[in-house]
Amino acid sequence: MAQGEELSPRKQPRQRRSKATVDAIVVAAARVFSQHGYAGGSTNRIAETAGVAIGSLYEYFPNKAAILVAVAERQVERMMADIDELLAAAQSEGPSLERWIRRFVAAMLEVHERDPRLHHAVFAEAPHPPELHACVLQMEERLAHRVESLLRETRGVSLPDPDTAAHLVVQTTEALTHRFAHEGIHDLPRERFLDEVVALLLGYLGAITR
Amino acid sequence: MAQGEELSPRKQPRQRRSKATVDAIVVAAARVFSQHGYAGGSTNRIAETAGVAIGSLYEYFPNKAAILVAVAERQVERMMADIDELLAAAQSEGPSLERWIRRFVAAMLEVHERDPRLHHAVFAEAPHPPELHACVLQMEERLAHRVESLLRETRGVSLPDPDTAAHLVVQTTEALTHRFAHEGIHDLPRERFLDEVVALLLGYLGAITR
Amino acid sequence: MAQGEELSPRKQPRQRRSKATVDAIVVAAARVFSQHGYAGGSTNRIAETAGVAIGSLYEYFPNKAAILVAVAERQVERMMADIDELLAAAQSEGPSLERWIRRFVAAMLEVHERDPRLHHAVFAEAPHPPELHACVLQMEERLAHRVESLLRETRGVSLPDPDTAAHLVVQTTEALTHRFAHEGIHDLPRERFLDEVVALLLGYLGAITR
Amino acid sequence: MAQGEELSPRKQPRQRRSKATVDAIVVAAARVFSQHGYAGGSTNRIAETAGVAIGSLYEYFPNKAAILVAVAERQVERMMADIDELLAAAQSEGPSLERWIRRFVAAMLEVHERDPRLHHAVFAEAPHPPELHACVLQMEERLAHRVESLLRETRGVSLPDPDTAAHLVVQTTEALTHRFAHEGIHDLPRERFLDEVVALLLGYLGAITR
DNA sequence: AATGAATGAGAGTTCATTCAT
DNA sequence: AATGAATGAACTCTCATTCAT
Repeated sequence: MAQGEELSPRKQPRQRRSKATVDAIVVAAARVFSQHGYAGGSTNRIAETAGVAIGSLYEYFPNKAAILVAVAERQVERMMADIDELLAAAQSEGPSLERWIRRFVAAMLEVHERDPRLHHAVFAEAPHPPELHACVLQMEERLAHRVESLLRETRGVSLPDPDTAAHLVVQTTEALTHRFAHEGIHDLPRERFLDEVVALLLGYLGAITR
Repeated sequence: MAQGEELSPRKQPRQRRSKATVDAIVVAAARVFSQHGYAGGSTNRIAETAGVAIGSLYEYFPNKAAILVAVAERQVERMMADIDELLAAAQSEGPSLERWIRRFVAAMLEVHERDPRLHHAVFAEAPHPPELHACVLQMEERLAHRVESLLRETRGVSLPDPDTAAHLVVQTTEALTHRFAHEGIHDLPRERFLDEVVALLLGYLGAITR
Repeated sequence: MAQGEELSPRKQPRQRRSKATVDAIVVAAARVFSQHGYAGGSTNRIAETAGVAIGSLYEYFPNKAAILVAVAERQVERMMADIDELLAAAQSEGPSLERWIRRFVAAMLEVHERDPRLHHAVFAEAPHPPELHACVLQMEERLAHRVESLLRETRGVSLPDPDTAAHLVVQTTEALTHRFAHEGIHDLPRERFLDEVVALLLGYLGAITR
Repeated sequence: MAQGEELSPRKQPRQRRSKATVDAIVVAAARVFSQHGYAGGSTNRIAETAGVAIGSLYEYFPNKAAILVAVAERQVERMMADIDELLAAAQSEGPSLERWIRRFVAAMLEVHERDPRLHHAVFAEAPHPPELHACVLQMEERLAHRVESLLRETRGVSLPDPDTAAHLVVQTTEALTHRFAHEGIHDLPRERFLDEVVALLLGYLGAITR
C-alpha cells in the first residue's frame, strides 16, 4: 500500500536473452495470477513458473506491482488488437449499425472468454496503482473512441452526446460480457445472450437518437 | 485459499452480550475492509477496531473468510432493505415504467454511494468462497425478482423472456452505478447519468417488447 | 536506511510472561551482535537464540533497529550503573584527584573489558538512528557531569572551562580504554596502561589549571 | 565473515588501461562507502559509479572485502602523505615541541575533516579482516614512529618509554580529532578545540618527562 | 579484457491462527 | 466467555558473486 513506489521496469533488456527473460516473466505472471489470483500469486512462484531465478525477476521489475502493471499492459494490448481485428473484419461487410454492434459485443465476449480469471485478478482483485488505473482508463477511452467514430458515421443515428453514449456502450458491454464469460447468466445460451445485449444497445441508441 | 473450510459462524450467540460482540466484529470488519481493502485488513486490526481480543474474534468466526461472508451478508441485507424501501415509495406514486425505472436506478446508485470502497473490497477484491458467491447471486436474484414482477405488472410491456430481461437490467444497473459511484464517468453530472441509464433501460425494454 | 521508521517498542508487555520474552530477546540480541556483529546478526538468529518465535520478536519490536536501540540502552544503563558503583567506592576513600582519576579510568576499562565486541557492534558498526545517537550522547553527558562535579570539588584544581575539560577527559578515557580492551597496545601490561592514562589525564588537568 | 578468503587484488594490472580501471573502482568505492556506508554500498553500485561492468570489477577484486582493503590502503596512504607534508612544513619552522604538537594535531584534524563518513565506514563500520587490521595498525605504527623520533629529538623531553608515549599520543589525537570532525564537541570552536588537545598532549608529555 | 544477465541463499517482516491462562 | 502472548509458514526483496558470451 506504499505510495511513491516505482513501477516502471528497472532496465530495458538490451540483449536478446534478457528480452526473452522479461517475456517469460510476464507470461508466467499472467498464468500465476490467473490460477491463484493476485494476492495468492507469489513472486517466487512467478519466477519458478518462468523458469527463472527470483533475482532475475527483480532485475527487471522493482516489485510485484510493476509485474502487475506489465501484465495489465500486455493484456490491454492484446485485447485492443483483438478488438481492432474483429472490427476491421466487420468494416468490410458494409455499414449496418446492428451488424457492427453485434460484432463489437461478440469481440468483447471473445476477449473475455480467453481468460476471465486473469481479467478478474488484474482488473478487479489487485490494487490499482495510478499507472494501472491510467492503463485501464485508457483502454476504455480507446474503445469508446472507436464506438463513437462509428456512431458518427452511421446514417440515421444522430446523438446529442455521442461521447457519453459511447462510454455507456463500452462500459455496459464490458460489464455484461465479463460477467457472462465468468459464470454465465442462468442457462442463457451464448447466442441468446448476444442477441439480448445487442438489443439492449440498439434500443439505447435508438431511444436517444434525435 | 484452502477448500473445505468452514465459513459459518462458530456458535450461535444466544446471549445478548455475544450477539453484541459478533455485531461489533462485523461492523469493525466493514470499516477495516473499507479503509484498507480485504487483503490489507488484518484480523488483528479488526479485533482491535471492534474493541475485542483477537481470541474472542476466533471464538465466533473460524477464519477471516467467515468474517468476510458475514460482512457481505450484512451488506446485502442493508442494500436490499434500502432498495425495497425506495421502491415501496415509488409504488405509491402510481404505475409508470419510467418513473419506476428511475427510482430503481437512483436507489442502486445511492446504495453504491454509501460505501463504494467496502463494496469493492468485499465483492471485487476478496476471494469468493462458495458461501459468498451464493450470497451475491442471491441478491441479484432477489433484485431480478422485483424487477421482473414489476415488468409483468406494467401494462403495455410484454416481454418474451422477462426473467432474462430482468437479470440484464439488474446487472447493467449494478455495473453502471457502481462504476459511477466509484469514480464517475468523465464529468457527467449525476442527474445526466441517471437520465442516460434510464434511457438505456427503457430503450431496451421498449425494443424487446412484443 | 529509511528515515522515519518507528524505533520505540511496539507494546508494553503487561503480563509477566511477556516481560520475560522481551528480556530474553534483548539479552539474545546482545549475544548475537557480540558474536556476529550488527549486520551479521539476523533477527531470525536473535529469535532462535532467545528461544522465541520470530513472530514474537516482532510483537515487541517493530524492526531490527529498534532491537539495537534496546540493546544499546541496556548497555548504557549497565555501564552507568557500574561506573557509578565504582565511583561511589572511590568517594569513601577521601578526596584525592589522582586516586579518583585512577578509579574512573579503571572503571571505564572494566566496563569495556566486559564485552568489547558488543560495544563495537552497537556503537561503531551499526547505523545510528537519532534515538541511538541521543542515547550515546546522553551517556557521555552523564559521565562528563560526574567528572565535572568532581573536578569542581577537588581543591587545588581550578579550571577555566570545566565542562569542556570534562568532556575531553571522558572522550579520551573512552577511546583509550576501548582500544586497550579490544586489542591491547603492543604488550603494554594492564597496570602500566592505567598508569599511563592517569598520567595523561592528570597532566592535562594540571596543565590547564589556573 | 568467511575465514580463508583471498583479499589481495586478483591480478597485477600491468597495462595502463587496467591500472586505470582498478583506480576507478577504488575511487568509486570510496565515494560509495562514504555516501552509503559499507553495508549499504553494494558492489553493483560501485561498479556502476566506476563506469565499469560488475564482471570487470570481479576481474580485479576477488570480493567486496578486497575492495574495502584497497580503499583503506589508499586512505591510509593519503593520510600519511598529508600528515608528512604538514609535518615537513613544521620542521622548517624550528624546533618547538608545542609548535610541532599543534601542527600534528591540526594535520590529523584536517585529514579527518576531509571525509569523516568514509573514515567511519572503512575503519569503524566495516568488518576488519586481518589485512585491513594490519593496515590500520601499520598506519598507527608509522605515525607513532614519527612522533617518537620527534620526541627523542626535542631537547628537554626525556621519556622513560617513548614508544608507549608516542602510541598514546597518536591514539588520543586520532580519537579526539575524529570525533570532533564527525560531530563536534558541544559548540567548541575549532581553535579552542585545538588548544585543548595541544594542552592535553603537552601536559602528558610534561608530566612524564623525567 | 570486458560484459552484464543470471543466480539463489538469505535477509527483514507480516499475519492468520492457536492455546495456555 | 474472554484474553492476548505466542506461533511459524510464507511473503517480498537484496546483493555478493558467477559465467556464458
